[in-house]
Amino acid sequence: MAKEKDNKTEKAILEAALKVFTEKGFAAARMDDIAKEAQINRALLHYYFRSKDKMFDLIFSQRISEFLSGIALQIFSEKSLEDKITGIVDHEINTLSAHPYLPIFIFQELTQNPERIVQHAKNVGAHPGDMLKKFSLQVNEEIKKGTIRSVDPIQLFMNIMSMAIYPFVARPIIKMMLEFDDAGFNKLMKKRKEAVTDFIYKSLRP
Amino acid sequence: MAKEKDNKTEKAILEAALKVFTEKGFAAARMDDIAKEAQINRALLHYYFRSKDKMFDLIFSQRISEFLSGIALQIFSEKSLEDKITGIVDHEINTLSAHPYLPIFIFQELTQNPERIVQHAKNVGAHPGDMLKKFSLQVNEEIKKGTIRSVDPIQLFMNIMSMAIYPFVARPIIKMMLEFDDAGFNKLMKKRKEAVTDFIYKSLRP
DNA sequence: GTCTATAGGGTGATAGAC
DNA sequence: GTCTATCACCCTATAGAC
Repeated sequence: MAKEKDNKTEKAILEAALKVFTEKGFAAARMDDIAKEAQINRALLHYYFRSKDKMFDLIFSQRISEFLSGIALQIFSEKSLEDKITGIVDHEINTLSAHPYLPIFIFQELTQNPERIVQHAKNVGAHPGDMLKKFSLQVNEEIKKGTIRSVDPIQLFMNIMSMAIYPFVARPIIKMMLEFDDAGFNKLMKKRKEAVTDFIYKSLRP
Repeated sequence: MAKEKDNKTEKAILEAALKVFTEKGFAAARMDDIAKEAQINRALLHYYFRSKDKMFDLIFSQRISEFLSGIALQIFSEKSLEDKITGIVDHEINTLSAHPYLPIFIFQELTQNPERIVQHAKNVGAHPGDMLKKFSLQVNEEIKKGTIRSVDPIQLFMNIMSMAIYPFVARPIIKMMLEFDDAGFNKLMKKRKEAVTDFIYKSLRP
C-alpha cells in the first residue's frame, strides 16, 4: 500500500513535470510550478528525483526517444512508399494534436544543448542515420520502377517532416492569421492530414 | 562626440542582446551574458534600457515585425504566383541561413506569450490576415485559369512556409542524421531553395 | 557615461519534525 | 513519505563615486 502510494505520487510528479517543462522550457520552469501542478510539496520533488536537472533529463530523454522511435517505426515498417508517407504524416499530426507544445520544447532544448541528442538517439535502437538510408533506398527503387518522378530523397524526407510538424511550431501565428481558437486549429490540422499526403503524391507524379 | 559614443555603445548592446536572447531565449538569457558580449559593464545595460523586460520587448518586436513584413513584401508584390512562391522560399532560406536561431526564438517566445503578437502585428502595416486573403485570391485565379490544379490556398501557404522554415527549427536533428557540420548544413539549404520551389510547382501541375 | 558595490527578491536544495 | 522552515546562491536592479 505504501508502494502503491509511491507510484501514484511519482506518476503525478512526472506528469506535472512533463506539462510544465514542455510548456515553459527548462529555464523558465519553476520547481514550485511542478509541485503545484502535481498538488504536492516542493520538497517531495527532490525526495523523488533529487534535482531539477535530473528530472528534466528524464522527461527530455523520454520525449526525444518517442519522437525518433515514432518515425523509425514508420520508416522500418513493411509498407509501400505511399502508405509509409501517409503513416508518417498521420502519426505526426495525431501525436502533435494531442501535445502541441512538444516540437518547440524538443527543438528549443536541443538547440541549447545539441550534444544531448547523441546520448538519447541511441535509445531508439537503430541509428537515426539509418532511417534516412532506408527511406532513400525505397524512394530510389520507386524512381527506378518509374512509379514516381526523379527526386532527392533527403529533400523529400525534409518536405514530409516539415509539412507535418511546422504548423504546430507556428501555431500562434496561424491562429492569429486565421482568427482561429484551439478547436478551429485542431479541425484545420485534421483536414491537413489528407491535404499534405495529397500534396506530396501530386508532386511525385512522373 | 559624446553623442557618437552613445550610439556606439547602444548599438553594441542591442547587437549583443539580439545574439544572447535569440540563442538562449528570454528566461535563460543573463544580463551578464549580454554585458560580456557587448564588452561593457552590467550596470550600463540598465542605464540604456532600464530593465531586461524592456530590452527584450524591443528586440522581440523588431524580429517579429521583420519576419511578418518580409513575408508581406513578397505577398503584396506584383509578381506572378510562381515568382511569388520562389520569392518567399528564397527570402526565408536566405534570411535564416544568416540567422538560424531566429525561428525557434520567435516561436518559443510567442508560444509563451501569444498575446504579444497582436501588438506587434500592427507594426507590419497590413493586417496579417490580409496576407492570406491576397494570396488565396491569386491562387484561386490561377486555378480558374487552369494553370494549376485545384488546391486549398491556406494549406498551400502552410506548405510553402513549412518547407522553407522547418529545417532551421529541426537543424540539430538534421545535422545529426546526415552527420553534417554547419558548412554542410548551409550547403544543403542552398540546394534546398530550388528543391522546394520545384517540389511545389510539380505538385501544382494540373 | 561608465564603473564598483550592494540591496532586494527569487529559486533550488536540504535539514529535521512528524 | 510528506511536510515546514531555512540556507545558500544567483540574478536583476539601483545607489553612488568618478
